Amino acid sequence: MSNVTIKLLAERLNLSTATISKALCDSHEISIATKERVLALAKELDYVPNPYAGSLRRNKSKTIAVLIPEVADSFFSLALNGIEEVALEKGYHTLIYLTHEKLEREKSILKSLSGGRVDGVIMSVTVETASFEHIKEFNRHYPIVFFDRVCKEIDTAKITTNDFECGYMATKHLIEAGCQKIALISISNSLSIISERTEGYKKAIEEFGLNEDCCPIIDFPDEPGLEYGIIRKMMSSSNRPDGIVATGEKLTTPIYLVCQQMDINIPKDIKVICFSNQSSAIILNPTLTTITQPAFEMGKKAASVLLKSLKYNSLILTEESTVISSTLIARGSTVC
Amino acid sequence: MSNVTIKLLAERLNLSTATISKALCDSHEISIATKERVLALAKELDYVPNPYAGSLRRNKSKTIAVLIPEVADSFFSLALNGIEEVALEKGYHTLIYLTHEKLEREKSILKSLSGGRVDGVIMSVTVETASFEHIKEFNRHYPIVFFDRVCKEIDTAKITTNDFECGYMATKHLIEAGCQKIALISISNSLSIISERTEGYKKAIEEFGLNEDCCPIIDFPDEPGLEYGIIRKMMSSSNRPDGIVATGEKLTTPIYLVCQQMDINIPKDIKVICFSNQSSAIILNPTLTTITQPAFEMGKKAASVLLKSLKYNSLILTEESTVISSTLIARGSTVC
DNA sequence: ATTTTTTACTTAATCGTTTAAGTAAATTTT
DNA sequence: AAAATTTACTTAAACGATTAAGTAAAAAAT
Repeated sequence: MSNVTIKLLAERLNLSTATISKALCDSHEISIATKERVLALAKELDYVPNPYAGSLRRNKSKTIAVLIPEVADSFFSLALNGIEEVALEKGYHTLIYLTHEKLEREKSILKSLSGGRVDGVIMSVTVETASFEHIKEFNRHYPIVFFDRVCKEIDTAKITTNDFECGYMATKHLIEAGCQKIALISISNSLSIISERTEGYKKAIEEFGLNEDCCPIIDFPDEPGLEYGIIRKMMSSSNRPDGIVATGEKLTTPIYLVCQQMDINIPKDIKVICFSNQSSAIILNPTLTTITQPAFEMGKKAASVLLKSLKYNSLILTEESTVISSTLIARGSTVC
Repeated sequence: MSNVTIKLLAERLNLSTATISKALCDSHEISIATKERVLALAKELDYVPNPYAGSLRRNKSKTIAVLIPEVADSFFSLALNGIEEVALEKGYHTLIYLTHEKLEREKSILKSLSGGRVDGVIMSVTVETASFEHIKEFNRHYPIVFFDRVCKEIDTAKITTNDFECGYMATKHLIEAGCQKIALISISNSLSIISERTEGYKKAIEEFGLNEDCCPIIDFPDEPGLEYGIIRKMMSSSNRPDGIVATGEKLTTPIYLVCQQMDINIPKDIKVICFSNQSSAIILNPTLTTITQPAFEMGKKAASVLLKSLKYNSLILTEESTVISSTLIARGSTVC
């Protein structure tokens, strides 16, 4: 802690602490001469207000929390970047919590925040978040803005991308590239975004009249490391798909590696499109066709919405929900 | 804010707030019966202490700050992951601040923290951080642990990797793979880590008797976007290098792309080794030989050191400095 | 010249904790 | 049985800010 307090300034200037406090926030009750003296001394002594004293008194912490599954992920790190940018600009501080996809962690973090540590929360739920009571309870006292992985059941602002449409677009893109047997693979089927993408995929499959039996939907179990086996199995099946929609960036590596190992040529033997924000997409071989989410913008928007609601003390902000479109960037993995 | 306070519990139980407070921290001054009553009611009403009241009183925030240049970077996001893991485990909260390589931002963030918002800081300086007075000043009041990009001039714990050795190793690796004209390219030459790596590179060049005139050291200017031109120029020079040591992961993409565009084969025409933690290294074509830093471990170690010092209230922790070795992983970009 | 208003402050309460110091009753020691 | 100690509390101050309410002096209005 810095030991320069309002009290010290008051003593030095023979004024009351109230005068100092008011002078510092430029109150009209204080004479210009006094304000100048106060400001000068404050500057000289490098006075920085104790944030917690203020927070306690005002019941406002000027702090928000970001709850995300992980940060070593292009999407989430870009989103965090956007959030931090807006927060810093508006004078807010950003606490970061990683849930590592664990519901228990999500619960205990929210619990620990509920004593007033933050003014609001921006979050993306875990794959395990199937019940929402803990979030609802928290939301009774604090504003929440969801981004990407939302809770439909909770009535608040949600910043998402057009997942359904993108599932459709991705699949359509493969179909137009000549695929007939398109597999969809996901890291989880419990997430809202994944089911949206899956629905879009199904719509395209149906609309273009593909044989659904040849279009498997594969969800990975929670334990990591099993991806390879599952993908390898899929690739060795008698009815191997000729197209893959991968709904998460984590899937790129196993798909590329298995294809390499099994000598399956992308895009000749199988075309791949991946929901991914990885900047390396353009230097993979072949370059990867992606659905790129507006991660940074989503983060910025989520923070803007939350901070605006805090500014005006308005709790309800469902109408602030925004859908920002992702972009399909066609590259070598779907174009022969 | 939650409206359940110690005062409320006290009223409900006809006890003083002091008794409640002591009961909650299991003080020996309170009878077991009373403790049980307090705990039961606290649980029933979902009491969560106001963190700021406690912080104010104890002058401890149980909060640390992480200052990093950016988060959308494999190294820093992995390090943050490690920091958050340790912090959460020890009951600390983690504020995240991105400097975006701007010295001014670093200064103003540290200033804003100096009122007692955090108990300590973990940081990696910006490329612009050539003067250290602001950090030194901050460090007079709060403990700092540096990781990766350290300030040699400041006497505190520094968690680094063996950059010098790795610069040497990387260069030696290229030489052993047959390279004679090795370029070193960096995003900046002002950082301690880069100069370490550069020194290691120089040592290898000298030790193996390469012609120094054919081994250019190239620093990129601050403005992004110029990398391509510089790399392209280097590649078109009459004396094109046959090996590249790239000291940052941001350099992979321009190098690969320029080689592709200019039809220069990696590794046949030029071999590339990159300081990088990108998980996509193994699916690039060719797969990328990397010096992989122990980012997660460095983050964990930095947090451990800081939190330990906070626990024992010990300010000086220079001896806690740790060097964790990076790993050279030879892949396709240096092996024909 | 008196009253009213404005200016420029101060006093004291408050936010929700923690904790040093005090205290009455119960228990133990002598 | 008196003195000393222990138990189980309470009172009140403190952390560093903010702010409602109070006040004396100066300025303005009547």
